[in-house]
Amino acid sequence: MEINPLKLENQLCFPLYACAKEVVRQYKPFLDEIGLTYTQYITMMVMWEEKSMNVKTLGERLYLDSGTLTPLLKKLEKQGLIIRQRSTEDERNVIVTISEEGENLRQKAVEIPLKLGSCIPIAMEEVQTLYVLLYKILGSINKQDCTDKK
Amino acid sequence: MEINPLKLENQLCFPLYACAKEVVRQYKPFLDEIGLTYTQYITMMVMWEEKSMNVKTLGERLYLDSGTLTPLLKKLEKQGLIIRQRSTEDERNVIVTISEEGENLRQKAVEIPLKLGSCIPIAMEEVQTLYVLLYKILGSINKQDCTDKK
DNA sequence: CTTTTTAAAATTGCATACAATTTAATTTTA
DNA sequence: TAAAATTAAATTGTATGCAATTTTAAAAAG
Repeated sequence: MEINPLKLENQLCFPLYACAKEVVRQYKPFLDEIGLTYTQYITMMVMWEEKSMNVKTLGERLYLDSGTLTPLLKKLEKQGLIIRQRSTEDERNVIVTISEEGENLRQKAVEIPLKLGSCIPIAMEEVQTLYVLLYKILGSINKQDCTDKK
Repeated sequence: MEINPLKLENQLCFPLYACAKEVVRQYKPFLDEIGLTYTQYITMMVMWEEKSMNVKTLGERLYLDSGTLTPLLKKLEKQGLIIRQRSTEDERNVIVTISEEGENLRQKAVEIPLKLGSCIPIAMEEVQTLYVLLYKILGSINKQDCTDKK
């Protein structure tokens, strides 16, 4: 009984990739109502919690770089949800701060996680298991570059 | 003890989204060696297995639509890895067939899953658990549109 | 104190993703 | 059978993602 190492469904990566895409897609109708994309939504989630932080730190939290964040933050600023300003202490840093309007949006967003939960019929303990495993993988990646492994 | 429903780390979706992104990123150095992107790689994986199929079926397998696949398949065709041709039976269908060169590429790709495995330090049984849960979610999504849930 | 190095954003270029629309072909209906 | 509905790809437009480069500022080295 030979196992095909290149069969799509034998890879862990593929269900991860597909599942993430499909779950994110479930958010769309709800996010449309508040005028955010998914990436903008997770960015606002950090802003609702932190109120203010620089692009670098925000990127570490979201696993995104400035190439993605810069244009995204400009859009959020144009929508009036955040303010971007150079730090006076260290002018290399751009500080992102949530605006009044951004704070207000939180009220409309607060129901979304619950609504999404009902879209994904999975037991709480399974969610917990999944959650722990995903963070385990996330934590172990980036620790080392495995390309130079002999 | 209040739980913040909008805290980034309390969402299942975020670790899923971030983990998928980071794991896919780990493939890059290996895929660079054979000249494929990740999406092209999973497409070739299906082609190596199926040899020939139409765009629609390929899309169902990969959870991708023609908007993504059409340009991607054109690039693979330009690289000589596949052949695209309209079905003579039903001219709405485009049949994608693997080429000789595409078949040959499999030899170079076959080591990739193993190499990746060593980048992700996680026990086999955990992989299995994760795998089952991800497919459970994937299977339950698309069954129903949950927006109209009262 | 000047040069070099490092660091943070921004920019550039390429490759997805996906909703929405269009086009062309096939099926179903009336 | 002719019109209407459905279907498969392709096209269009918008929004990521990310590697690589550039720009500007701060820190470290000599």
